[in-house]
Amino acid sequence: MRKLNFSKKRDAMLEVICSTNTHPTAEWIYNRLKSDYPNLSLGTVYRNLNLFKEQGLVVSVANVNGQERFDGNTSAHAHFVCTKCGRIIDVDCVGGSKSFDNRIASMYDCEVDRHTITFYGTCSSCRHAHSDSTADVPGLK
Amino acid sequence: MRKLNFSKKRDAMLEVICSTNTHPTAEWIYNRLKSDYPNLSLGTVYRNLNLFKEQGLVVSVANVNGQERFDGNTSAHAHFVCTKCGRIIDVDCVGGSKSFDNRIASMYDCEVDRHTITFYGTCSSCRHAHSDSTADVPGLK
DNA sequence: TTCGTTGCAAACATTTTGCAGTTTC
DNA sequence: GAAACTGCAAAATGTTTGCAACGAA
Repeated sequence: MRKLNFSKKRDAMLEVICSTNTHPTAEWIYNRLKSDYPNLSLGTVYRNLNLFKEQGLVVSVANVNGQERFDGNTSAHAHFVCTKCGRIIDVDCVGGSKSFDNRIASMYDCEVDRHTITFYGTCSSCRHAHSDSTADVPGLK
Repeated sequence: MRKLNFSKKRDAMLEVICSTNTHPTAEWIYNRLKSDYPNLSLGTVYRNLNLFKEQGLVVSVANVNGQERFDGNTSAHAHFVCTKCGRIIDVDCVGGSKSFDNRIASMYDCEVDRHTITFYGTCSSCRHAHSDSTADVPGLK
């Protein structure tokens, strides 16, 4: 793994990613930081996201409508993806057991680094149509 | 759901998708059919794939290296994704229980249509480096 | 004859990359 | 001062779409 310098913007990115549970897109992170770092560029966001993934600081949890969604919470947990509004919600009560991985590894003669459990459906807000508060959902226009 | 005519090419697409377990990309399907249907176009492949998804005949199982991967086997089963070569392997011994979905639905007041369980790691072939038979893996150059 | 389907090419959206200037150490 | 980091714009990639021609009912 290559040598890394400190970087203010990279630092801020990680801070933003880790302090939200919206499972943001690259663009959401970019917009979030634009006010503090007016000359930030999307390329930098993508480059640092790939670094975070390599380092295991951030994990890619889903691809919703063609956009990758990230999570700074790397502890094992499942997710629910609303196929209407694109919300991703943490599901803490299920999965994440490492013994799962080990079982698959020996059955298929492979190495298992991690697994994801993802539920798809319609979220509470979208079911009760009146609440249209998709303001904070990344990946929405 | 709108009315559908019969289409030779669409028919052939479904046949191809359902008779492989490689979890192909759109392009792989396209290349597979090009010899039989020389004037087939990628646009048609994408259009029909989206139709299949709407109808539930085909399911999207993962996004590997930016390419969507499809499965004609819609029975509930898990997958293993090799992060080295992109292979996707069926994992039949785990998950798929509908009671999982119901539990999440009531806990989060949402509707759950389906869930996916996906393991990530290094497959048997990639571990034993000598076997470089990635010929049939969709999504490889 | 009507309307669904397709080929083609252009359009789109997301992500990656090359390069020159800047920052970190 | 060397090497990492970034902005910018261009490029690459995967997918969608408009339109005119084609095929099915």
